[in-house]
Amino acid sequence: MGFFTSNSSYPLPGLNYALSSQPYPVQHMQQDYSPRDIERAAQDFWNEQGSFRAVEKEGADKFYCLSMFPYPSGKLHMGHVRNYTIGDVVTRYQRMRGRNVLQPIGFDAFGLPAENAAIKNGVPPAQWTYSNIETMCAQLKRLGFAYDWSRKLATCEPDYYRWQQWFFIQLLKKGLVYRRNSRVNWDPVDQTVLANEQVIDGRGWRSGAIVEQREVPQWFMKITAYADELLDDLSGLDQWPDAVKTMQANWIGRSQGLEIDFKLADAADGADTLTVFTTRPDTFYGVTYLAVAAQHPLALAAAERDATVAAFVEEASRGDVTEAAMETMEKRGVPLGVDVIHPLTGARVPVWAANFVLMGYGTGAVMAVPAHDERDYEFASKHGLAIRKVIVTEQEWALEQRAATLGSLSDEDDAVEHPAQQSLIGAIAASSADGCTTERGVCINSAEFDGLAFDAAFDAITAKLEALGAGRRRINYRLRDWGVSRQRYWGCPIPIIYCEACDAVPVPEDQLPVRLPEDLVPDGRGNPLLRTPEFVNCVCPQCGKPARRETDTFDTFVDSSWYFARFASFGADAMIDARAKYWMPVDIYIGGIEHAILHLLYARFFVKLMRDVGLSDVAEPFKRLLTQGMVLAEAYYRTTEAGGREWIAPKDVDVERDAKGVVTRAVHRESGETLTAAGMGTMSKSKNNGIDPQDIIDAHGADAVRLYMMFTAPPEQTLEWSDAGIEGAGRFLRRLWKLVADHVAQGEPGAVATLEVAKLSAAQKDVRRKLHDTLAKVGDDYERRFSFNTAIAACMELSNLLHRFRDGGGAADAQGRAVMQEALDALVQMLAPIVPHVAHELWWALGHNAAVIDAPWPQSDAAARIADTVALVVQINGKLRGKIEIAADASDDQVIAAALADENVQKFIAGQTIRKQIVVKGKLVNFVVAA
RNA sequence: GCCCGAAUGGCGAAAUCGGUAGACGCAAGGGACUUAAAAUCCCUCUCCCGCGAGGGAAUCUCGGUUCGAGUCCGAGUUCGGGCACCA
Repeated sequence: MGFFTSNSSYPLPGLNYALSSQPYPVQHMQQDYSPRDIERAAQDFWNEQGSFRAVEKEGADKFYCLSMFPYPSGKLHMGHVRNYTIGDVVTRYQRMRGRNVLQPIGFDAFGLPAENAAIKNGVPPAQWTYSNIETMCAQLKRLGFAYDWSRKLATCEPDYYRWQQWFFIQLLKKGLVYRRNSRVNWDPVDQTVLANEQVIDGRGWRSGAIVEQREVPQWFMKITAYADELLDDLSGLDQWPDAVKTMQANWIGRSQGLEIDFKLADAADGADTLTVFTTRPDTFYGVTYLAVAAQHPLALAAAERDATVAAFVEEASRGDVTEAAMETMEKRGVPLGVDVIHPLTGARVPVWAANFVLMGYGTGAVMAVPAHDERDYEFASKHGLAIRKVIVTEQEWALEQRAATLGSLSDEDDAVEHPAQQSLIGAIAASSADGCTTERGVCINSAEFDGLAFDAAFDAITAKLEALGAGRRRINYRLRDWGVSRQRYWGCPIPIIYCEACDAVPVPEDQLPVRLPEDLVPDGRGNPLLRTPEFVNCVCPQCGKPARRETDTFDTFVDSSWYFARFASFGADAMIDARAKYWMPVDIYIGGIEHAILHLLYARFFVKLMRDVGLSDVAEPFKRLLTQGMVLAEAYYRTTEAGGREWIAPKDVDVERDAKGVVTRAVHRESGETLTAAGMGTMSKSKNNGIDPQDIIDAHGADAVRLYMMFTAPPEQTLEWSDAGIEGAGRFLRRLWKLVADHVAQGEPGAVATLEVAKLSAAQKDVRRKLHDTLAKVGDDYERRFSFNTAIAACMELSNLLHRFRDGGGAADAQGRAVMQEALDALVQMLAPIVPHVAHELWWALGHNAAVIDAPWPQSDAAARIADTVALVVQINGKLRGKIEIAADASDDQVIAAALADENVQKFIAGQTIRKQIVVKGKLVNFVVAA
């Protein structure tokens, strides 16, 4: 089995090795493809050679390829396999192109699932996590990924998180972190803080109790101080998908607006003004009420004396806190019994508390203009509040002006209505019927501002309010500061000590890391650190008196915001060292689109913080971003007698088809029962439709899995798992193996005649043209397009051609054999990044004496690609009517003449006049004809 | 609700800058080989009309721009991702 080799560093178990002076000579090529043996052998080879150990080499063209590191949830899932295969293909391609590559791997090891597992099984999160990491590493190795394993890290290791603690203290010193109260989901039964994910329909996931909101002191990072830079620098990320940049820009949500002070009509409750933020000062005369968040001080004050308000505030403190829940919730509110004075009209305007106003955005208060805001309109209609129209379209304005003029003219003129005018009247009627228009337009009913368009009205009204001291321009962001405190055990301890005398004191740097005890077992009732006096009790570093240690830990997004820099400086006795300067920024970062906003924004923020703390001069972490799609699988269920659904794993389901191949029935293999197909969905426990990568690797080999993953869909799209598809991948690899084996069997591998282009037959030239076309295409697909599925398809086309070439006898003579050798060499190299094990083995078989990963990437030969003739399409009025074959260097006139000579073309031109002829070089000719 | 995507044969997809729609693969049907099966190899394979040559229709829906639209523009439908404590 496999190849007999002389080198003891390349052992195959249970074999006798033939001795030879060649490093890895091929004595004999196995006729059949046997993935298990060759994959193991190739992996051993890379290991022994240290092929993927990254070493900083000044002057070398570096390439840092990174996939988002996994959460160690237990075993690898298909999403991981896909993500890491993409990264590995890019890495291996770049390595073959001669770049000095770094591809590290690690684990995002802190987080909630470890605590959930602990609650369920009573195992400490640390033990569970480390054991999962071990399992997953073995699986990653089995897939043959070209990682520098010497840089493996896990964020739960003190050597990692101590620098995170150190960094937090630097930020504290620079005033970039602060502490304030903020709301959390509180489960009153379990006496614990819940993650949003653990709140289901407003109730705790385990207790079922209605969730309350509590204010607790938490640490925040001032990401808003970097809002402008985070927004502006997006434009420099020219190798990021536009969708991600747009999402981040919208998330930051920079808006120019006006802060306006409304004086309370009856100064009470201490405060005498209410400040709102608006981006639409042009609608200022349309304000008919003000709305504040339920937690706004004015609402809380009103609640003191008004039971209805108190009930509303109380009710708003229950249930979900997510923005999605707030926005979809029924719009409700209560009047506060407080009026304010409109600064320009002097009118009294009522103030309401409303559940759709967010305390965290702007000032927690808004001016409502129901005629020009959907939400305000809905709320006003429901509560009988006034609606005042102050904006019209430019056409409406023009028409009203005209009507005003017409009023002074004679009746005769009035009667002659222009059709365009009538349509405008119709448009006005339509827009008035709506009752709410949010588009910008021209002011009406706005005193001296009537007739001003948006920009002019914005400036004029702003100027007037500024002059009155009742308003000021302000830039507002949707982005909020980043709350990093989590009331959880399994995370990086926040390095703070609370002292009664000195308040919050950072842990001195020489006492870092603050180690997290690894033997605690959470039980779902709060953070076990709170019940661990050895952890909590300490002395104040400032005054030496007894003090309490912070028991909150960091949001795990903090852990993942700088790991890429640590990989580059692995083991440094500092957060990062000079090696980070060599490797950073990451040249390509690959991961799920679900991280488009949060993780990627936080990582960008952290890199800017690290720069400003003086650690580096890199401003952006990821030069290029590839967002991969998810892996889906069909889910099947049977309906139980009780009417519930029992989900059946896809591997236990047989599919029946009709003569056309259309699926007619899904059958449970065990019981023969007909199942319901629930369609494609993400692989999940609840639908029992997960496919275990391990089973597939065991059955088909790592190369087949890798090939299938890369071939089935382009990286950004979702990938639908198919058992038949993986078999097709295996089939291609066996065909490829056989093609090389047949060639090798024809004679001494590698010993072929020198190619003499002038002596080649037409068929041999065709093979070379196809080969060099393929090389050009595949190179572009790997390098620029990341279009691996089409690169593979091109390799398959070439392989199919080589089969026909062989079967047609084209490879029989000495030159044919040389052409075949050239083509097979290149084909194996082109496929090597995707199916590295089989390529490794075939490369030796083809007679080479260095590993394929160390061979220079094959270049496309432009001369071989030149064709004598080209096929053109002839269209008449854009419809395909004929095809012609013509000399590649034919002139436009010659092309037209040849096209007109076509019989079918003649038929369609007969009796018509040619109005226009369009010739597209190398593509088509189009005649525009008419009778 | 808001923000961002996606939609092409029975299925996964391709068409890279507006120029032959369906490359490549899967499934299916027919055939070869075989005692048989598996494996392998060959042929067919968007739909409709036609013996054929060929013609018509077709890229989620409706409309527009263009000699020419899967690709650009407008309106809509459905599905997916995110919405700040899942990672």
